[in-house]
Amino acid sequence: MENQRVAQIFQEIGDILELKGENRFRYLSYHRAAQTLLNLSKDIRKIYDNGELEGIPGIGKALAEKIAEILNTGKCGTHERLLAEFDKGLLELLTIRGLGPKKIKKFYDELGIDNIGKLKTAAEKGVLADLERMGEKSQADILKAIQEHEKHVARSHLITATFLAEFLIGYMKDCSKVSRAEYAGSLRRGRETVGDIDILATGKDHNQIIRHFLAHQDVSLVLAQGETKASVILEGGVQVDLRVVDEKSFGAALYYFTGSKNHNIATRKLAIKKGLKINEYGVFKGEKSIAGKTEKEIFKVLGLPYIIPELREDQGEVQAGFDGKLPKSVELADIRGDLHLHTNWSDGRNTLEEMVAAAQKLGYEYLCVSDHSTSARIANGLDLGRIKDQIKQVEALNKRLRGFKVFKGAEVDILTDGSLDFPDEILAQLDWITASVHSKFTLSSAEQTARLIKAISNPYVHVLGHPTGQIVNRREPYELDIAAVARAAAKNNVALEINSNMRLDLSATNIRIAKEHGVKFVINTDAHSIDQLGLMRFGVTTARRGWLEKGDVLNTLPIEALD
DNA sequence: GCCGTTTTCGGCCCGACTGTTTTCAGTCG
Repeated sequence: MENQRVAQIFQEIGDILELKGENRFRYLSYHRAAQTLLNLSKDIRKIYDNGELEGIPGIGKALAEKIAEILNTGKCGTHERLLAEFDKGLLELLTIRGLGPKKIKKFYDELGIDNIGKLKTAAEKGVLADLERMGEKSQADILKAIQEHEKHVARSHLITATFLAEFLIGYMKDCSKVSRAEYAGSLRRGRETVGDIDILATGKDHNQIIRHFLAHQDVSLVLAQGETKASVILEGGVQVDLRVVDEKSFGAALYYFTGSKNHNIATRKLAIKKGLKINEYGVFKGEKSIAGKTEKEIFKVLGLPYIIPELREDQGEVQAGFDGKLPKSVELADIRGDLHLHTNWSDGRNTLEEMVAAAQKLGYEYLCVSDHSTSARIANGLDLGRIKDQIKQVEALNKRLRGFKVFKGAEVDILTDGSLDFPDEILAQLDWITASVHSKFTLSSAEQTARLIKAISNPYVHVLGHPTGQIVNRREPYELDIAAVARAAAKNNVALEINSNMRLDLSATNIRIAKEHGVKFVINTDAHSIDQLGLMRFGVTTARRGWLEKGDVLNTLPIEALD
């Protein structure tokens, strides 16, 4: 997909226009278009080939022409001209916290500063403080922000950020003045990585609540503190923003700070049309607040059904709400079993019996034991003798279990040529086969796609495990044609996995692409211990972000339907 | 640069905090 490349060019054009001090709405339209392209679930080239570029919200005649130019020539004249005028180092300066276009332009015009290195030298020499509307404090802050930037704190993984946020919410509730606290932002929307954690609190004494927050032992730097908000950086580098509001505004603030920004803009525009105004304190008709205590109230006065946070990405959810076409999103409670997990037969930490007991505790009706096949030597993959032994153990166990079933399965490696790592004789004895790639990540897109399609067309395969190989924040997906893989999966009745573990693979975007091709899904944890069975919620969140309903997900079905 | 259930022109989401000022510009979310 070339969406990313076009998005990057638009982002840079917008950045430079902003530096040049161009009309705000002009550069915002480039930024907005870049964001839209990144979230788009369709290949931009296909949309172009169908002549439908201007059907994308935020893309008009001028941007459509530029997209066509980029797709045809690989370049964009406007972009090239702007880059000749403004060095790329200036764009890098925009990534420094506290620096925006105005200050960067000032430093450039008056001191010739066009990259981070020169800025650092200037700050150390003390020449920044002499500029108009600058001072010692501003200069010191810039130096601090550059040092932070040098440490380069990566975005946090959804799973680790969620656990941290839940810990912080617990801490906030320890304060007797706090009556309610929740996290908002991209974390609440379930994005696979988040840049910071937004926390919202309400209670009697706002000052006391903010003091309690700032007193947390992990706070390493206070970025801002005021009457209603505070921002800190924790040991480890994660930024946390707290906002304190009145009880009567809690829903409005939760809605506002959950975003996404573009979703909020969409509903605000809607409000204006209805003669209303939305801000973080409520929905207002003139001076009068007509909603704000809960999110549900806000949607109601806008004439919309409740839209879950996972869908608030300005991806057509507002229109779908109007048209009554929002998905009935799959929920954690719909999940009846986990079909991909490991035991100590291969690289899991717990015994099969312990995994079964833990699954029963979660209220599941079944699980599938899916240890690694022979080729996964590093993961202690089972050879033919051991898989036969395991099959016998599962059969014996099933005789003892009441109201619960263990499916005999395996996570079988897809070999380089697309064949499977177990012979048909073994595959025929198993109930449920997950086929996965664990090697040769660097094949060309054509080779990888052909490899996966060959595996999918094997009649014994039920699911393609973690289809793109991505591990969020650790490994990029391998090259492949996801649409072609999805078509093959739909044709062969093979489901695609949504892996709830650190991989989060498929991604929400790929889920939407695959669903359009008629694919079914399974949401699995790939658990290697009993604790990890609890990661299911993150796969469900990802599925919800991919607009999936219960009916799209096979492990919402009862045992009989899978048997 | 985009867009239209008041508009093909004239709007475009809204408020908090900081540092430098003495009323506000810049940045952030």
